[in-house]
Amino acid sequence: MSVTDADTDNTEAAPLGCGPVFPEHNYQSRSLRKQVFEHVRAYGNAARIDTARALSISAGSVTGIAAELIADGFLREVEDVSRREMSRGRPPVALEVVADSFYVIGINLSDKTHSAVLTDAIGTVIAESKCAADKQRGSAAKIVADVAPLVHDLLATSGMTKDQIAVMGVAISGAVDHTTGFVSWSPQLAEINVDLGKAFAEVVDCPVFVDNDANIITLAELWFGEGRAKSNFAVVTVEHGVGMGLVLNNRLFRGARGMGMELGHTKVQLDGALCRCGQRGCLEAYLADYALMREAATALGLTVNQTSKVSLEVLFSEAKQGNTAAKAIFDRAAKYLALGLANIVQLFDPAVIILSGERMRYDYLYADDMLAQVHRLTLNSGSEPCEIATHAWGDLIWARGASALALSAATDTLVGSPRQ
Amino acid sequence: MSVTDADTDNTEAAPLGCGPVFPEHNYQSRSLRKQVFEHVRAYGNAARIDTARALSISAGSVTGIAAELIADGFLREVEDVSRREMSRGRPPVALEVVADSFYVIGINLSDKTHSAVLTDAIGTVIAESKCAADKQRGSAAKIVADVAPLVHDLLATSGMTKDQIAVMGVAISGAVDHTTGFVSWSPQLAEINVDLGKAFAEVVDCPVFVDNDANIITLAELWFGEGRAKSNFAVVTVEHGVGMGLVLNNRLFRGARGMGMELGHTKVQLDGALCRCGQRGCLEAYLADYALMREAATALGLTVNQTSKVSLEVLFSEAKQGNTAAKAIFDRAAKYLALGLANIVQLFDPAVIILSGERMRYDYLYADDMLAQVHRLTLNSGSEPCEIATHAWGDLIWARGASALALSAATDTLVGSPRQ
DNA sequence: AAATTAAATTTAGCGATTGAAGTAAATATT
DNA sequence: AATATTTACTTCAATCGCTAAATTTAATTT
Repeated sequence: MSVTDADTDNTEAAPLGCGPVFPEHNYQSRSLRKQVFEHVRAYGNAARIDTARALSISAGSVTGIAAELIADGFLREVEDVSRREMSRGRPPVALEVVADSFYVIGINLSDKTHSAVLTDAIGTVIAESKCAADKQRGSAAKIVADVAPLVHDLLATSGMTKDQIAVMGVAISGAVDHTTGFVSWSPQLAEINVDLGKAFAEVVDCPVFVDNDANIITLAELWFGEGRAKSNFAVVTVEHGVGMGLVLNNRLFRGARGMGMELGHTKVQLDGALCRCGQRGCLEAYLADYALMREAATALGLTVNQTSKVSLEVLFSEAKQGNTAAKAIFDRAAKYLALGLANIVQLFDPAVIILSGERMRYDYLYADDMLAQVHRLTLNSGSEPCEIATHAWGDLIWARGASALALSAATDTLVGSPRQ
Repeated sequence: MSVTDADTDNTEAAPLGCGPVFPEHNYQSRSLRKQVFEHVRAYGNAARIDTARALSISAGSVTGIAAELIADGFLREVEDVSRREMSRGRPPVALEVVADSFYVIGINLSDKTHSAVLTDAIGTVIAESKCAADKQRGSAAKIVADVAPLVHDLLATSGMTKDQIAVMGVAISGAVDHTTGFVSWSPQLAEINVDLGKAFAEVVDCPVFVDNDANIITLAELWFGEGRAKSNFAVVTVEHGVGMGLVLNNRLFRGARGMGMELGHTKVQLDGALCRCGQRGCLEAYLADYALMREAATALGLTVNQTSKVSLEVLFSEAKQGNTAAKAIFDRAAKYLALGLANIVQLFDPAVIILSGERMRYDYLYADDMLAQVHRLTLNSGSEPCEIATHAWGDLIWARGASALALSAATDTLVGSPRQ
């Protein structure tokens, strides 16, 4: 359940810093400038010579690029780096990212709470802010109006001005075209085909990027979490629905045609349980809140009118206290979750599947028994079995993921090319 | 069921020529030399200026690179190209790949027939040869000895010598490490952990590349088939097992850790039908030959001793003639195939799923009804539904796929760097 | 203090590519 | 028929990104 370092992926544990850790040879043609910056950021700090070796480029290149990045204010030399081991020769001088070289804002829109964070260039949260969200679908304009105070709050708390924000990232569930910021459909939005990026761009004076919640939480794992040192992994979230994100070759894979990764609507049973989507046998129909709730109502005589959260808590504690019916609900859910995870392993063979999100505390779903089921349902193809990790983040995880989206965009534009 | 041109992929129909068609901007850092060569190959022929525009490089670069490639004998100018439309100005001079600039051999190993093809640099089959295979698992040495005559046959028929063969590709089912040619396990091999590439390298005097059958048939579609003009697609084969190959961004995706893509052992039913792998509920256990056969034996009173092929034919014709029990077998198989395909759509959202292989003629499995089921089981997320194409190749498809593997390797080594 | 070691910097040069100017080969206009 | 126009191809100087090797700097060891 913890990170073992034995996979064919990057074998080392995640280094300090944040952002994806690339293996030495990355055939992507990121400019060296960006590669150097990202290497230093990923490792927290790194000497020029180490950077050169890691990226297989000449020391001279690193000197030049580092000088540029220092001149531009993105990197600086670290004074008191604890030397690896006192050896002879000129000691290496470590470089680090200048945390306040730029800032970004990450925003999460949900049906309960909108949250926002302001982070610096190395992903440290400087300020956070939340507000209650409308239960019903609202117009994009309404949501933007609701969220605007959060942004001002962030700026006020951190003592910053709009123009110090380089990029803003927004997370929303539904069908989002991350390249354009267009939301063709979302459970939060009353309209369809909304240019949400544009709508938010009027709150701040910077580029806005939008992506859906599954991708965002995967970015969060890639930038700040378990997945940082892995080249290939999957992230599965069980909340209102069942979401999945995939990282292939250190990059978020967004599906062949933008949509995709709809693990929740993967069929696990012919003519199975009825799903919100109107079909039968979706994984979601056995796992999601509403799936547990509708059985809870039957089993425990609760009304479905109580809010989802309260009832689920009741159901969970009942199960914990030995209520057979309640436990049976979680047991079946766990069985199908195991099946779904086994299918992911079978198809992608990721180094690790991360069960992430807020709701990782219903431990019946994530117990050792469930993990054992996954491995039982998986072909052991020689190599080590896929690791499964659970990650119970706080509710700020989505906003932080949105900030990661913003950080990578900011890195591209600001650091990507010299002299901006 | 046919190729519609309306997807977010490359919108044009597949151009002449062979090999993957890259969209204009391919951020991969293939050398320009290789890009130019591959563009000309993909389009059958292309003028310098068109190549320059397609690859977003300067005309001067193309002139220089083309001159090099012509000098090295890989390209030549085409005399009588039918001009697009008589316009003013100097007419473009098209380039084409010199078909006989190099040759490759592709070999398929199966449990019934080993087959081999010799193709030229543009994938045209020059010679083919087959032989019966051992029914039982044999040693690698035995298989190599069985196949060696095929190679000599190819050379004899085409009037060629060993040293004209640039690369050889080999397809075998099982767990193959395509980077090393190591087969850790295969249903055809008595041994485990065989260096099959090395074993075959002694038959020919050239590099040998090995990959598993699912990847090979996907390469065949990418190089010669339906998939050429698509950036993202999946290939599903139903034979002894259920295989899947995936092309993402014009490249074969081989799974995160080498293995993966095991669609056949994806679970479609908790505690379902027993699979060869010892588990229950695998897709394969409802679809593969043996799954149909074991029910056929029950339903039609046949013995399982008859060869798989004969019995399946019988079962199929019985179903065609209205035998309810026989039809029920195909119907259930089709239902689960639809479920499996719907899950692929849900996870990857490819532009097209190609049902490929030899056995695409059991049309109960691939009838419109099955396709309709796939779409019923899929969330219609705004965009056009995923197209599903069936492709009934001859039995040479695997060998041709192996030749595609060889062709891409040959392109890398021969064309990739100037002056070999 | 001298020798040794290792990191960082400087610099000459290479290779790939571009942009602009020039050449070639066709059609259109007079 | 001569000239203009258009388009494709070629040439070439300039440039950019990077490397390899020499040099400088800063530490430890003897």
